[in-house]
Amino acid sequence: MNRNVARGRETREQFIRVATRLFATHGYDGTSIEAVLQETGASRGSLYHHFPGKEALFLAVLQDFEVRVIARTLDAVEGMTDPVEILKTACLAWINQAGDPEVQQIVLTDAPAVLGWQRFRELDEQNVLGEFRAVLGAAAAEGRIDERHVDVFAHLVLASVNEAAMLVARSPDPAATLTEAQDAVEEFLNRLLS
Amino acid sequence: MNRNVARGRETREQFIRVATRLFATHGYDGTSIEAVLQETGASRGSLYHHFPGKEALFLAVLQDFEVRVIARTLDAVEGMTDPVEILKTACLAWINQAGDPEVQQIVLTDAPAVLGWQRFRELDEQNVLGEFRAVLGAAAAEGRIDERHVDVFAHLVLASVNEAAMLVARSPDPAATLTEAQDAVEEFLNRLLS
DNA sequence: TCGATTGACAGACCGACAGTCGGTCTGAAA
DNA sequence: TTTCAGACCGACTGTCGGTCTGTCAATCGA
Repeated sequence: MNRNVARGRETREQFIRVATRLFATHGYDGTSIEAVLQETGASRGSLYHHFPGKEALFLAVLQDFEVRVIARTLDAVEGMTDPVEILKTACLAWINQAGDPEVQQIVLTDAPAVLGWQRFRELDEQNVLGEFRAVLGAAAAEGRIDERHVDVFAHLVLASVNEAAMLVARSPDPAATLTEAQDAVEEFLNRLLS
Repeated sequence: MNRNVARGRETREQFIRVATRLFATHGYDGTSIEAVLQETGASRGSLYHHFPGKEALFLAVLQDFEVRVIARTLDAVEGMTDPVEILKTACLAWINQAGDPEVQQIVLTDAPAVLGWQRFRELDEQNVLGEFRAVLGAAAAEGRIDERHVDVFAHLVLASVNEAAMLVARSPDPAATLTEAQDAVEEFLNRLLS
């Protein structure tokens, strides 16, 4: 079954590629399964063989994104040791990446509504949020913030940074807004962890 | 046309009442026009006479909520003069109200996805965000924060407070999380505006 | 007073869409 | 060569948002 398996993998990836483009440009609701089939040239049966439904296809696309975003962010903080420095760098890196309209639409706009806030946050939990908590925990150990606030602060920082990213992406002048937002977020984190 | 107009208004309000309950419990996608018709006992023609479409019905429901939320928040800050005090009180009042699951589902989860982030923020712009900016502007005038950061900070605070509200609402122990979140948000705002 | 007009409402109908299902094809293994 | 698992096919179904052609009662103008 070597040849067949390879064919299946290729088809599945093709679905994800095409769906990514369509979801990004037309949104989840604005993208019909029909359109995905037409662009891939595959059949309905093929798609539903690989994915249980439209939502599962979206989830696959989303996870694809998260993998890439996390990899790039890890690159940015490589070699750093100071928790606050790490947090600041990671946040700025994330804002930069969120400038990508595809990330905007899929990760920040559609994902919470399609999956529901809870499941969406559980995905983050395993990745970004967990890291944030670790870094803030380290900051608390250094006496920079109160131990009791670590958990909530992690959420607040995450939400703030996402908001900054949206702000940049939807700005009429993204470049200008980017530096503005980065300045503000840096100041914001400085005050939070002073 | 006095009698007819009154009947129309009553019907319209009935639609909004029923739609509010259904949107809140089953979400936007999970609520069919058919279900709204069945619960109201009205006809499709009637609904589409009063609203151009499902999205417009949702918008009407949303605006209904915003009016109530703003009124309650204004009550909470009545008589206050210190901008920082106002901001803190308003934020805590909002978190309290966002504990309401109806507010959660409609205002925080569905609204951004249904209307799109841009339009959603434009609604806020006229209300909450504008107030935040005013208060932060006052804080800047007092030298508490940099004038340049007022705009971005307003967004970050708004996003943070919304996140705190979600955190409370989705918590397995909302009462405990509420005090925890309020403590953290207060500290958060203190640091931001110190 | 009575036809004209207007706005509220009715419900049959349409097209699009997500998802299902019985069947076919391919290629690896026995 | 036969067998079989898994990839793939496409007609079909149920649901849903939205449209369209009316009907009816309330008001207005002559």
